[in-house]
Amino acid sequence: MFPDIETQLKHLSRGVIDIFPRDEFVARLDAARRANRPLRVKLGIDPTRPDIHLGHGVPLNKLRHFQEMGHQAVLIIGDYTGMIGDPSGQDTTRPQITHEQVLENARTYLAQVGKILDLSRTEVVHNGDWFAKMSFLDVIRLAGHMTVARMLERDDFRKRYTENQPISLHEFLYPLMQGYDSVMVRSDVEIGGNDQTFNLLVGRQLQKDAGQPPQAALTLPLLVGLDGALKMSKSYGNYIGINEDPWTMYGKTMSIPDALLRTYFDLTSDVPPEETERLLAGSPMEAKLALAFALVRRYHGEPAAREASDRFDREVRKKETPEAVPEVRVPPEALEDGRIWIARLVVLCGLAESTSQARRLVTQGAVSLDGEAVTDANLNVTPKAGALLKAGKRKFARLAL
RNA sequence: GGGCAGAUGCCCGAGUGGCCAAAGGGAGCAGACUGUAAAUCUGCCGGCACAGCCUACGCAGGUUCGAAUCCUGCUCUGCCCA
Repeated sequence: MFPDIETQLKHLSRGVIDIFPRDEFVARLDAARRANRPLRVKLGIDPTRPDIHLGHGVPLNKLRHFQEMGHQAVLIIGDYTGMIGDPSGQDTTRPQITHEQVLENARTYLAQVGKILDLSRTEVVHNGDWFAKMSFLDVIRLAGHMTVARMLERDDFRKRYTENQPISLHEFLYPLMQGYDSVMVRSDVEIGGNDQTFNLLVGRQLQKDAGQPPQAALTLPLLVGLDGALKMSKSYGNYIGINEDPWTMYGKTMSIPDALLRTYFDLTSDVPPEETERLLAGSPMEAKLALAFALVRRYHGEPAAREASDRFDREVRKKETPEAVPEVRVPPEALEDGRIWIARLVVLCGLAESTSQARRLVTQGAVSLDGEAVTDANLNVTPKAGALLKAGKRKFARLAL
């Protein structure tokens, strides 16, 4: 039923930073295969935001790998943990959000998650199912499994502590909650980002304390965003959203730095390892095109991917004018003697936000009207119906009267 | 409750009476080049029919010929003491 251990290991450790402890993990795989009993592989997600991006998709992708190897995926919706906010890697306390918000986000999450995981074979549970039932005494007992000194060993907490940044007491509870989840679902393996290592190890301890065999912990790198430097995050604006339209997704993928190609193939795509190696050995551009195609195919389907790819070929590589140029009507009252100031026209067509900005575009040689470059920022032009206004390489408008 | 520190443009961050639409970095935009919307280089990067004017340095006043810079009050944030 299960592939041999070699095959499993190769597949499951792709892109992985660390496995704690590796030999236990291998032993688990082996035991599972012998007993013909799938491993329970846990991944917790906190729906603190309505949308997920490729970075969130990294552990989901890994969970998918486990599914492909025949194991049982256990997805924990952190409706309780989400209210605290994981302090991992944070330098400030996160704002707490309401339970309703979390549940609402969770709905949209699942729809997106379904594009990566096979939800029909995934066990989905909410950790509120057990946390909501705990009494204060239960909480105190849980807290008794951890010492302050151990908490402060963590880099993020220690840093905040020594720098006199506040640490709320409830933040200390987070790792315990995540660990307790492992006990409740009797997890064999937990997947998490590199920044979650501490939390994953707490899970091992709590399981031992509860008399369960401790889970193996598998950590993945944080996905670097489009800028090639910071981790992918909505607040840095360097993300590729799973819900984004095919064209945007394709374009954003084409704008990742070459150096990130391997990482993206390994962590975000469903391109098999052999194919990845073949692509990476060739031209970076071809590889990137293949990556963009694979990502759009996964989230929007093959036809959408083909369409985006064709369009990219025409509009970006061959610099052809897109066929779907928005048409903008120039109202008569905007005209004076049939003419209009070029900067005003550019703004009117939505190609710039202010006349100052439009003026800059003109001086920088970015604007052309019907193929003719406009470089005089004070010029008044006579708009003709059907004329093509262009500002930069990617902004077009077709005039109408 | 008391004391101290801080609040600057999209973000980070310099600036302590005129030379400040405000250094530097990041993001963004444009141009060149190219193998792509990669990398690199260069320029731009508050608004306005723009060699000028207007608005802006937490908020409200004040001092001054002149304030991001000085004074007063307020708001918010952090730290320390209680």
